[in-house]
Amino acid sequence: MASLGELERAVMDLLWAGQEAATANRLRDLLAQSTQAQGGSAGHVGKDLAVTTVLTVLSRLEKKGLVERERGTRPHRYQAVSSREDHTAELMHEVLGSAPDREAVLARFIGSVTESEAETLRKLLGHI
Amino acid sequence: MASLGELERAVMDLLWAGQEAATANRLRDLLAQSTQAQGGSAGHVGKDLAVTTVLTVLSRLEKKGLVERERGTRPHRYQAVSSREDHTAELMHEVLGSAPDREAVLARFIGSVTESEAETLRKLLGHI
DNA sequence: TGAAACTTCTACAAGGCGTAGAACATTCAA
DNA sequence: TTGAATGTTCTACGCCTTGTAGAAGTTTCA
Repeated sequence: MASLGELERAVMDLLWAGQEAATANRLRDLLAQSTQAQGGSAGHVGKDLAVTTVLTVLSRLEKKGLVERERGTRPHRYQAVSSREDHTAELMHEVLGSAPDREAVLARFIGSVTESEAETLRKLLGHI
Repeated sequence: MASLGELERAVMDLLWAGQEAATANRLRDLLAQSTQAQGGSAGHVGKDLAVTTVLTVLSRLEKKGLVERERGTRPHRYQAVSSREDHTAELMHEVLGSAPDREAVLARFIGSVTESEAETLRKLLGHI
């Protein structure tokens, strides 16, 4: 149960972008602003959503273990459980894990990595 | 649109396992046999499915670009478009691709790879 | 204490997936 | 050549996820 919907992903992106915990209202505003801000293929982002919509999504993300909230403060504050990088790396391991022949997969994977990334990998593998 | 359902995955596993193209009927039989054959957590596999069910799944997999069929022969023969390893590696790139900070993700990823895999990666990175 | 702010509950529509019958198409033996 | 057997396509339905939000309940604060 790792895949996210479009809105769920948009919310996670916001939580990952800002380093602080945010309230549902804050996220609602940010989602609305994203319209003119970025010309990027933001998809459905930019809509003026109801706060309850954001809260529902946050609850679902919490159930999925991607988000946690401070229940103490009154406007609950939400934050990502792990960084975007950690989460992505975890996802990659999940994908790889389901393969019987992990090394063969890694071979294909490495085959299509940019040179600078290959360099990064060499360094990382050096001191392990 | 990369994720597969349980039955879809079971079918792909069979197509990836056998090197030859298979008919819907053949796949139906294989899915049925999987019951007692493997004690593994095969999930719902092992059920006696209708052939039309298998055909529907194959059509969907074809639409997703994971399977292709020979329409010439009468019992159409289906086969995976790419190997399981290629497909998995592609999936990994998809996951990685959506990250702004690719190198940071790779760092986390490498951090939790087995030693033998690390060795494999070193070799692979050596001659690029 | 009552209005404002906030959260939870409930719900609905759309789309993906498992599942398969009904109807249409093709093949092959007699 | 024709009809039974085999095969494929169409259509459908129920369940689950996701986007979306109103209604109702809870907390806060002037």
